[in-house]
Amino acid sequence: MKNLQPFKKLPKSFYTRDVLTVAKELLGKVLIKKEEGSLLAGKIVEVEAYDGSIDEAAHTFIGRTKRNEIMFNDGGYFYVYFTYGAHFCCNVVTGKKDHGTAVLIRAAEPLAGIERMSLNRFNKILLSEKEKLNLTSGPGKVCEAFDITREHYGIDLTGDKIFILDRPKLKSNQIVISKRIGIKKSVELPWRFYIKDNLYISKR
DNA sequence: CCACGGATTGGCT
DNA sequence: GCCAATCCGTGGA
Repeated sequence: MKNLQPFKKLPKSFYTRDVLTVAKELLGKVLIKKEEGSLLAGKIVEVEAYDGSIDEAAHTFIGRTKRNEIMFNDGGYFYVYFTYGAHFCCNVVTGKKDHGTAVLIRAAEPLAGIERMSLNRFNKILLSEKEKLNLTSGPGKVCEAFDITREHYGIDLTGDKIFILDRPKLKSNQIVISKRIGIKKSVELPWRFYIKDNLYISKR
């Protein structure tokens, strides 16, 4: 396990900025989930931005509902939703209060708690090389590996249960920009960002 | 109340 | 590459 001690938790002020800025800067940062006796950690390698003010694919485009209300808070909260009758996806709320913006965490690279993640995903510890790369290479997979569910909806990311550690900002030539995946509206927006050549990005 | 479809995944052709 | 699984948020009657 890599030494995560030198890195500090991202502060509130990181999250309350513009959603596209936060999305790009989240690449390379480390998602942490702490439980009793265990710590799960994964480097964020792929994200997508959603902005309900101009983006028809955002859950907040239709206005405030019970499901999306956390996205209208100021930045620094966790938005978890359930989809396709099977999967959870997790987002980082960004911007100022009432903006309705968030960043979807689409893929991560496991750093710590890999046995726990393996059990959560495949109910076993010994994995083939293919299974290792399949641990967290998609938004539903990240949530399954980290055991992130509806109970984590609305968590404050400046708290001690789920948070993100700072890491040096990536050079722009390490970041690939593309259209978002799996949506039917506002498909042309180039709001997907991922780390060039990383093995854990969701292929497609 | 009912119908529709989704910010996905994994299995099969 | 295609498609079923499977729940629930959302909107219309």
